[in-house]
Amino acid sequence: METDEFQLQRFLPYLLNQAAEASSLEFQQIYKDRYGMLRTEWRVLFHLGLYGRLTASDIGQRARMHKTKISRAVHRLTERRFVDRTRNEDDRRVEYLSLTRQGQAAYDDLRAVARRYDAALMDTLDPAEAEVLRRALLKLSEAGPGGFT
Amino acid sequence: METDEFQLQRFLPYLLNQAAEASSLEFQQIYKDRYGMLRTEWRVLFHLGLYGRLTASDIGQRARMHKTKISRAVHRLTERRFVDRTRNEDDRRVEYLSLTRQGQAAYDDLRAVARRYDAALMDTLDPAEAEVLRRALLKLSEAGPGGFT
DNA sequence: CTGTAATAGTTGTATTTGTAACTAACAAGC
DNA sequence: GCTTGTTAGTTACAAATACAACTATTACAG
Repeated sequence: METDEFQLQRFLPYLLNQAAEASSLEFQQIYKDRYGMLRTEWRVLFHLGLYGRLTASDIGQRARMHKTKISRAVHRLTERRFVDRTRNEDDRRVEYLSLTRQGQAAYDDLRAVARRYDAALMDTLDPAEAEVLRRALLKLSEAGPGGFT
Repeated sequence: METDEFQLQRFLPYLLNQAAEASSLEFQQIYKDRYGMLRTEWRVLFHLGLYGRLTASDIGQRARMHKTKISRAVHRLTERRFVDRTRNEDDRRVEYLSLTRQGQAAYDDLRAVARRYDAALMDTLDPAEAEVLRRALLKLSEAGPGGFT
């Protein structure tokens, strides 16, 4: 009788992936249906909505997203007139990104949905549990396991 | 001064995705480097290792994975002689999957890594926090937000 | 039986993503 | 000035994924 048997449903990376997937599904459906956005695009939109004018690499750092993902997301968001790009004339390598009026409207709408969505998710947990959860997730996001490998 | 401002780093689906991604990265590297496996393949391997002989749709239900993902994962695992398929002669639609000796060895190895990896992750949290985290993640995995949309 | 529906699993095709290589602009040493 | 290196962002091509359509087999109604 092995007592310390491995359990998949206690393995944190697995659990996190399952929970992330399950809890993203319906929200994903909303930004996809309403604005034809992908996850990367939704993230870029939210970063611009929250922090205002940013460069692509600013977003990359904040969202821990690879620059090619951002490049493509920005490309599509620009095509659809959610985002404006303006080159910095002091350093012509960098481009400032910001929301157009339409992008701002989409952001406002989706932010409201996100608030309600988050509240609904939190309702499945009790409040103390929810706060602990958020703190733990923040810690885990910062880094992988300390000095593994 | 808006006090209930939306915060991305408090939005659960976002937090969960960030934490899941960060905490999967190093482990992913290991099964990829050692056995050339993808995430889907690792999952199938673990399900077979844990529960013994299963059909593809058993795995689909347990892991909440689409059948095409499983089909392809099984195909690759079979090619590389990690998994054996045997047709059920009573119902020739279904095929039983099980680990080969080699598959079992890989599973044993990776399970040991997973245990250590999980322990290292847990070390970044305090024990009470860790238990609450797991319970909360389990709840969130079961369903999305209650009756949203 | 026979036709219709259901189930297990596979394959085709269009999207999406990852990785590396690339262009363009600036910086710094000499 | 010129090389060499660095940074911002894009593009090309190979993998991986999603979704729908498919084959094969069983179930079941009449």
